[in-house]
Amino acid sequence: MARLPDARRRAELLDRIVDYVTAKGLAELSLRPLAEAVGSSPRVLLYYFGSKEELIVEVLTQAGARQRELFAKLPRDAESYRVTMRAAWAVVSDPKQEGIFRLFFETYGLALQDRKRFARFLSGVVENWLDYLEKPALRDGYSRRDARALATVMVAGFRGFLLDLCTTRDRKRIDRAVELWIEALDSLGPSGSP
Amino acid sequence: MARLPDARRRAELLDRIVDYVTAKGLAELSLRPLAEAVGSSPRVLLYYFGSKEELIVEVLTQAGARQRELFAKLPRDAESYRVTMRAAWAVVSDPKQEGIFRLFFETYGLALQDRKRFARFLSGVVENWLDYLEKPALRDGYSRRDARALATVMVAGFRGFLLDLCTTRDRKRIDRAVELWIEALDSLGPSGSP
DNA sequence: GCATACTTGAAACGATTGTTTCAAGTATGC
DNA sequence: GCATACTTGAAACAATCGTTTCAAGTATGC
Repeated sequence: MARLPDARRRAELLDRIVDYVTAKGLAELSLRPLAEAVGSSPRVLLYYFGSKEELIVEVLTQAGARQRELFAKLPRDAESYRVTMRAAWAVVSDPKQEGIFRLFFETYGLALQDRKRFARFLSGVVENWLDYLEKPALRDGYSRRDARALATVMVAGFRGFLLDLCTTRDRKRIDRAVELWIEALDSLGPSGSP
Repeated sequence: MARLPDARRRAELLDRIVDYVTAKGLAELSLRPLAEAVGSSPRVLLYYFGSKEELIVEVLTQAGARQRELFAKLPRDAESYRVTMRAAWAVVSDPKQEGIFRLFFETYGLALQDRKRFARFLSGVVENWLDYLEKPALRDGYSRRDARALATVMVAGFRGFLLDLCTTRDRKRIDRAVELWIEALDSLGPSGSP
């Protein structure tokens, strides 16, 4: 009978492929250099993944999983937003994570120009985080509208800071900015503005 | 004697090319489709611009100029940050400007993965805006460090919000978020945090 | 150990890439 | 109107792309 066709070898390959793409980027990705870098051949990559396009889908899925692992370590339901956000920034601003966010922003940029191809990426890239972040605000008494707006501010801020960090790597300046930003947000209360 | 070799025809071409790239993106740009779209030929594009790479440099320069024109209309030295930032958001969040920011974010993502090729883009993409934005804060009595941090917050916020807007086009939610954000920043004073 | 599948290498395919060659076309200066 | 330079079209170039073909290799089930 048939033995399992894929499984382990495929997973090992995918892991090394994600490393390569994280380092080299998505836009210029080509099968032959990729295959050589991961110790394989174009023929084998297509055998296991079907096509370049399907391979990219798997790479992005895997990269998304790596990104989500980062946040899984965060303390849920801490005493305050201040504490949670500081912890979150400490985690995502770790230089070891730069590659994954570089890939994230590259994918994001490509997705905005080719919405059909990256439809899955785009549909979750904001919405998933809003859902995730508005919940604590709702518990704190914010209206649904303001809870989503507050979540929007947080998503925008983190992404803006990370974009800056990937660009300049000027941790001191950006850390200070994040501190000011958190402090400012802390002044907001569930009553909202006039 | 020689008549001027380039000048007008070249400028007309470049203008149409920028329109095309703004609509179709940079990553998949190819000379033959581009030439057809702007009513020209690959031969002519290379004649006027030398190479695809030089053409892209000019496109990005021109796109950057278009982006800067947007901010030139803003009221300088208004009564308060609140007013200035609201006006700035109104300008950049105009749906007519989406294309230019889509191209901006695509370029940004590509630049992060190919720093050498986009060195000029990267060197200005944060620094120019910090220089521009920290000045008013310095006049308001902020320390140099905090003025730069505050400018960092503003750059990050605007970019995060614009990224969201390009993705979801959910103006109502994001407008509300910008309002909350401006209000929060307004609570900060030149004394800084503890 | 035979048969059956899974796995892989080598090579070629057709398409597309940026760019070059070469020649014809076109407008200008005198 | 001749000469000169700028401009352009058609075609070919070499390189690279994702993918396919075909055959040999390898491990497994019985």
